[in-house]
Amino acid sequence: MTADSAPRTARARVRAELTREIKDVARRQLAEHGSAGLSLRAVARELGMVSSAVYRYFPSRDDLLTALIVDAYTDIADAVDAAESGVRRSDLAGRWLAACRAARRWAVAHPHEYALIFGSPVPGYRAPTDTVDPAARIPLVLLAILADATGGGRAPALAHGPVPRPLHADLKRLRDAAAPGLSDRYLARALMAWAQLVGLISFELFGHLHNVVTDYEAHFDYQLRAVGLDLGLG
Amino acid sequence: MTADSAPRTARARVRAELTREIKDVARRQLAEHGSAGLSLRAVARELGMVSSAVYRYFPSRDDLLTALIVDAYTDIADAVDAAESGVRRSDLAGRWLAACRAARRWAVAHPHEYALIFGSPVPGYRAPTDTVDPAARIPLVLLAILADATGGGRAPALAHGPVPRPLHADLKRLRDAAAPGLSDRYLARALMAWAQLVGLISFELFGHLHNVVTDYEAHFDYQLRAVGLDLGLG
DNA sequence: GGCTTGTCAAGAGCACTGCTCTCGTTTGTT
DNA sequence: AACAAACGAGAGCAGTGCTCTTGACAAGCC
Repeated sequence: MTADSAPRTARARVRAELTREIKDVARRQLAEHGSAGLSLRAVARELGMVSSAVYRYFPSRDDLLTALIVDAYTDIADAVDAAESGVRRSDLAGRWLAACRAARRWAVAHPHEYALIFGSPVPGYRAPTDTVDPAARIPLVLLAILADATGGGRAPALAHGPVPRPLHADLKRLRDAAAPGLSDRYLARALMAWAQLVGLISFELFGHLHNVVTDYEAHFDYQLRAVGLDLGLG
Repeated sequence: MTADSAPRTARARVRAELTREIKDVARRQLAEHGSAGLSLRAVARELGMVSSAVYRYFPSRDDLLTALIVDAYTDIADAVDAAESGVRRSDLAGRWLAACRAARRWAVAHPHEYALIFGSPVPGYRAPTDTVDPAARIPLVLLAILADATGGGRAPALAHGPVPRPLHADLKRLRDAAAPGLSDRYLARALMAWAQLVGLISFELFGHLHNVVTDYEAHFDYQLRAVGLDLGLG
């Protein structure tokens, strides 16, 4: 629905093309100067047109940013999908590690885009409908791995206690929507694992481990492997 | 060194006072419009002076932001310190929970300031010397609790394997600087716990658990309690 | 006392931003 | 061919960070 696969008229085609070009230039500017340095006028200048013309394609600067956000979510989710689906289905620990590593690799390669989606929210708030679907893709991949891991009723032993009552409804909703069959306790542990993954990447990219960890890749691998063990994978 | 305790001349005193006033107004604007909406001219306007005058106190907008960042680090660390030190020393799980809860409470009360220090880095990069010391305070408090927990040689059993070689030097440096006596494995687990704490708060504040978790406080408590158990506290 | 020196607020100005509006032109449809 | 929608260009508004100059004031030295 976002990208018309077959634009009928010539106008529609050149419009789709120019929309793509604007986003490409904007993405490049984003990578160079960060989200604050993204200037609609500079994008227009680089494309050889006048600033007001860009407003025919994106009604505001924030809309351009939102489009880049959606693209970033889709891009990182594609990378995770591709990496995870290349691993033998029965190798649960391998799938988990592949997915997490792909997420980190993409983040390291696109730090500003990562900051856009997992850092501080920039403008007021996101347009929910556009972003939630692509944003949910990575957690869904991870949950699928965990569902496979507990498929035969072999739920791993978790050290921590039962979840408190206020969380029951939330976890039930999550289970019904995305991960049928997973226990409350295990689902909560999965939620924490998702936060661990993002927290670890953010720490690295935002410099919170500066002068503490030097070999980020080894650190990431070790920690995420431990999380996988905790979740009962391999 | 930042705040002269006794400014000698009258000029120095009124300067210190005005510096404080500028930061206060800036902090208020930050809380209202976010870091992108912090305008030096607006701050000057609210203080009834002209924009160029502010530059006598802060050489650039980013310097004002950096000052706010240092203040935020100090502020949240003070909150954590106060909460943790109010708990009986032998109640390790209580100290852990109190520290973590204080961090979350401060973050929820000052979301924009939290985003400033734990979200995406805004300008180019931080002035390291000014920020690293206040930034390290919270992890140091947490490490102190963990050092007390393993004081009697009673290191808890950790499920995951030994740390790989590339991390040995990093962990040794960390141990020598901040936590003598903690094993590599335990220290690595502590690092992960620190990332978990920040990851959990960031997920809540940045809306990544929207429509998933509703009772954030219960969720936070449960997860952090589990982390404490994992670390061998109570 | 007077005089120099440094600090300060004010103002004008530069280059830039997001965004709006109008004005012709081009394009696709009827 | 006629019409309406879409489009690019340009001018313009209000706002921004930041620089430079000017004049007022206070602190320290003779």
